[in-house]
Amino acid sequence: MTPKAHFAEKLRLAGLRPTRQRVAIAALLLDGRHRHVTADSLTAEITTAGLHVSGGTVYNTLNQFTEAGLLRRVMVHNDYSLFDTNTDHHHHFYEAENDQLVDIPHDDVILAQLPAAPDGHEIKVVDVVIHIQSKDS
Amino acid sequence: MTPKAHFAEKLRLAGLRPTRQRVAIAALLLDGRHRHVTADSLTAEITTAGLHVSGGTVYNTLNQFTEAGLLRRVMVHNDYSLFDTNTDHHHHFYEAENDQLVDIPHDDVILAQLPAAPDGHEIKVVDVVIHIQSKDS
DNA sequence: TATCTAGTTTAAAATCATTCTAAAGAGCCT
DNA sequence: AGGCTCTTTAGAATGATTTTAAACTAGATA
Repeated sequence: MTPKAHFAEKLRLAGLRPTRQRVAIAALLLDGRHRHVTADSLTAEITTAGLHVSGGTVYNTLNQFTEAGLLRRVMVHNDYSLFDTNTDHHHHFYEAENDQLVDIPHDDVILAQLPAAPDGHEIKVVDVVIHIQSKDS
Repeated sequence: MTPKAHFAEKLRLAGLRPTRQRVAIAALLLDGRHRHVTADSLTAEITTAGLHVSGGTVYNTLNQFTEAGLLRRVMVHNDYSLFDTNTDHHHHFYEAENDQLVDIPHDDVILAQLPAAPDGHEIKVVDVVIHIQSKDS
């Protein structure tokens, strides 16, 4: 299977029509590498790859991939959206000083005794962000 | 001590000059009630109280109060900023369907085995947001 | 393969929370 | 009261994201 067909199939399974743009973005983001991207950094990558995808489509695709569970949105500030290509259960360190986000290995945070969700509700995701700062600040 | 003087003192202790606007907002937000506000909802409260504070000042004050530790910013989405009048250590349930944020009682989430902060860094805040949804979605 | 249609992409305009600006106003020290 | 600095103000500016309406395409069908 060609790489292109591989990502097209991945998109189909996620319920997304494999358009040229979506396949190109999937090839960049869903190759198994774990990293954090923004609409801006992704656009830069696309350009570097010698391609062009309109701004609106970059945003749409990021949202659709997230909706489909192919990406995960990480909430650390209100300045712009961050997406994590690692959708496995894991948490983050965030250093506000240089807007730096770092993964915390899966088993390094253990939550004991999670609260019961309110009546009629169920837990979907547990987000843990540990804000850190330089010791001499 | 008049209520006004009480809040003025509170602001002075936080290193903020007690201006008319800041005292008015402190009287609304720092009275001990625990709730979540936005720049918008706060502006509405101010209006309801028969007062007027410019938009810029509402934003500045919210940021300054947060900086001073009188409020806490809660990160749940990128649409607008949410502030919690409860600065004690506690976490949140967030229901995206109706943009509903609910406090989790302090001892209902127990984090065991927190990871060590990266070299030269220290932990400032641990944010836990548990995303929930209706069971029949 | 030609055709059709719903779903997509596009560039550009619109939105909207938040920040910035420059001028007017208000704490607070002497 | 005088003066100096910090604040407030209304309005303009910013910037990420969404929307628009028209052009395009994936995939199904004949």
